[in-house]
Amino acid sequence: MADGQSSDNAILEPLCAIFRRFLKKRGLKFTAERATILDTVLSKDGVFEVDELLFEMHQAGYRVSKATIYRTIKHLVEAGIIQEVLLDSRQAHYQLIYGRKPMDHLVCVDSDEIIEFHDDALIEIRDRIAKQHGLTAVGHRFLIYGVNGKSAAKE
Amino acid sequence: MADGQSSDNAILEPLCAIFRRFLKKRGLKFTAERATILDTVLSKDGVFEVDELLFEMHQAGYRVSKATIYRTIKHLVEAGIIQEVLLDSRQAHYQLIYGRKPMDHLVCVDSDEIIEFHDDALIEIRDRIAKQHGLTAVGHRFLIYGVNGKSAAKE
DNA sequence: CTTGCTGCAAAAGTTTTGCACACGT
DNA sequence: ACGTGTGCAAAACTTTTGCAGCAAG
Repeated sequence: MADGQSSDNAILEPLCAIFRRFLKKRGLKFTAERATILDTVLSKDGVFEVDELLFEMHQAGYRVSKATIYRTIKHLVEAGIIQEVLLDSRQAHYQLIYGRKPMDHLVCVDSDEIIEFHDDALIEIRDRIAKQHGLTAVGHRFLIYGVNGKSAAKE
Repeated sequence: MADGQSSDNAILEPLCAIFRRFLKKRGLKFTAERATILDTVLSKDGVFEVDELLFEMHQAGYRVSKATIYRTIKHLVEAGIIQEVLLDSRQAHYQLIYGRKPMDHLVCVDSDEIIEFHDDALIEIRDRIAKQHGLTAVGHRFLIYGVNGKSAAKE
């Protein structure tokens, strides 16, 4: 990839194969555009949005339409490769999930800083709650809002 | 209120006062429209969206514009009375938080059924994670996706 | 070849904003 | 009176869709 991100080729190949298999199973096609989009998604380290993908692909000289990105992202989500993450409600954000520990987010409302974290105890609680309701947890989203000590006291 | 919801008057009065205080502190005004919106919000038992409020207010004979609802909702969120909850990313959903235990959601992806739950252990984890990063948790959103046993096995 | 895919532009849907007038404080 | 609020309609933004030509299996 053109940018400095860790475009981990070790993960590109297997994911490419997984995506192809997913598509074939549904009678869908693996196109150059879809390959490019997957490649760009893999170059992203954290959370991203559609406009970012579009921008980076244009930077790298690929010409893919926004409509195609939207259409492909839906498939990537269904294939279990990426996940929709909700940070603000106006715009959809996504992150890679395949081969990664699920990352959750701690948002500092004072600084708008976003800290990623993973916590095993959280997964346990998640699985327990799902089981209590007769379900099996397959994913989750967890977002914590925090303030730094000072502002917590004021007002 | 006109509908069958539990329009708990025991909670309306104090919240009205809280909202007035919040507005005054910021040099904002308490108008009839804002009172109506707060009242309608309190009549909602779970998650709601702006169009729902608009519809119910019109049903009840109140005429408030969508723009005003959007503007007021921002203040209600800042006042800590309601919270934005994200179920799907296209549209903002809100729920009352004042005087309630924070409710989280377990979504069954097979049936689209949504189960509300509250779990104290989750709050502990939340507070611990925030503290680990030097912050104080003031809120959160937790959404679990689950499948029922059968579908978990297939594919 | 058949079926799905792409780009474009238009459409759809939610949220925001500019403006003139009305209303709390 | 002053400074906000309100409704309306238009704007802004993200996402979806219809269509004609193109490409994968």
